[in-house]
Amino acid sequence: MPAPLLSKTEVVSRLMTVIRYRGYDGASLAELSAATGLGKSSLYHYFPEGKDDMVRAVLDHLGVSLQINVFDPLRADGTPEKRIAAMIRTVDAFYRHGHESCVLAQLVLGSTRSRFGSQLKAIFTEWTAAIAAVLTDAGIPRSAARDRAEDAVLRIEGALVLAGGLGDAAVFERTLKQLPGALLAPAPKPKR
Amino acid sequence: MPAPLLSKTEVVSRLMTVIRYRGYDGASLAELSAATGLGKSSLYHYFPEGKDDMVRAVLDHLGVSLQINVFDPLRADGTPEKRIAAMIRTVDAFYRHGHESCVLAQLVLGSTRSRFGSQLKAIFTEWTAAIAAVLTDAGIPRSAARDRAEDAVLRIEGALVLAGGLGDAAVFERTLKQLPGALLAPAPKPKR
DNA sequence: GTCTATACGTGGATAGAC
DNA sequence: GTCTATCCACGTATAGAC
Repeated sequence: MPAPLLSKTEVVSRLMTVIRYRGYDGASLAELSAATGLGKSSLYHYFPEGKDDMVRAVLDHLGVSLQINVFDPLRADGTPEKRIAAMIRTVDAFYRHGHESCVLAQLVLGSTRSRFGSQLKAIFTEWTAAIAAVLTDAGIPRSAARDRAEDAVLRIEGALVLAGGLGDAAVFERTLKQLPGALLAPAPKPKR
Repeated sequence: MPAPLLSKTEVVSRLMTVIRYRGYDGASLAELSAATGLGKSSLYHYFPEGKDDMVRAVLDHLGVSLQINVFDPLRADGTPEKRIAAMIRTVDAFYRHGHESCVLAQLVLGSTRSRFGSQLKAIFTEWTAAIAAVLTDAGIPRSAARDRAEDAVLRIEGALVLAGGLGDAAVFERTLKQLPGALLAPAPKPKR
């Protein structure tokens, strides 16, 4: 096949699917090759440093994708309620209602963390910051907003773990459902 | 060395350290051998089916260890507040204040889930059940107790992910700190 | 840019001596 | 039970033709 069959972003997206499921060490060149339809040599053509480059590309791609689909909408116009509801819809779809696990968590846990730490940190930082920004718009004090934003992200990640562990995706759905209320609850605490 | 240098539980504990850090596929026989001080053949003597047996042993060991140190104390005597505080102390120590990641999460994410699913499910099920039992003792309705128990476990797991992702163990500490209040908050909701 | 072929190490796993 | 030696498959990575 002379012309590339898949666009680069499509290739990266398929790499993500394999890596998310198999992890860094479990993802073999053979499987990556099969998933993308590219021969091993072609993969090395696009990703000269092998799997490391592939993971970096996956995280780059995920980063911009989240920026466009999650972080920017969180900062856009609309009531805080609507902006948060939009994030939750996107997240729900992205993780296939709790059936799909998270490539970020997969890479964070274990020895790959050190290799891709800066990209992982950037994504989590921007995510929490974007949520916190909505909450301050909603009148929640800056410090409480940060804490609640972290709590929301960590609940999403944890819900994916527990849903997987229990084999019950409903855990994820329940968690998403209670996020808006938890994030936008009225007073953090009357400072008595 | 004729007599075994390490007890079986010590061996299993070291296997867990490697597997938690490297994951199933990342943990090579060579590394497992080095970590335990046992040659590959000795490992196969104890674990005839190789890494699968080792992981099963790790999960077995973790299961009874949690039973003794976490689940049973949750069901023991004492006020709900004290029992929950005890769990949190144990969890805090076990995960080295957020610096250590979770072997359960490591195995749940990705393709190893299917292989060890029943053991993983058992552990998560017992954990949530034990917490829910405390909450019903505290007068919280059964259904709310279950939901809150799941929420607590998922927050612990998620906090480990986010703490790792942000490189900030304080996220984990903050999460643990707010758990007692979240679990034992007075009325779930006046059923108006 | 893509392929086939291949190199070379390391992986998991076993045999058999002690 | 432990070791050394070894087997073979598969891993990553490269060479070179098309």
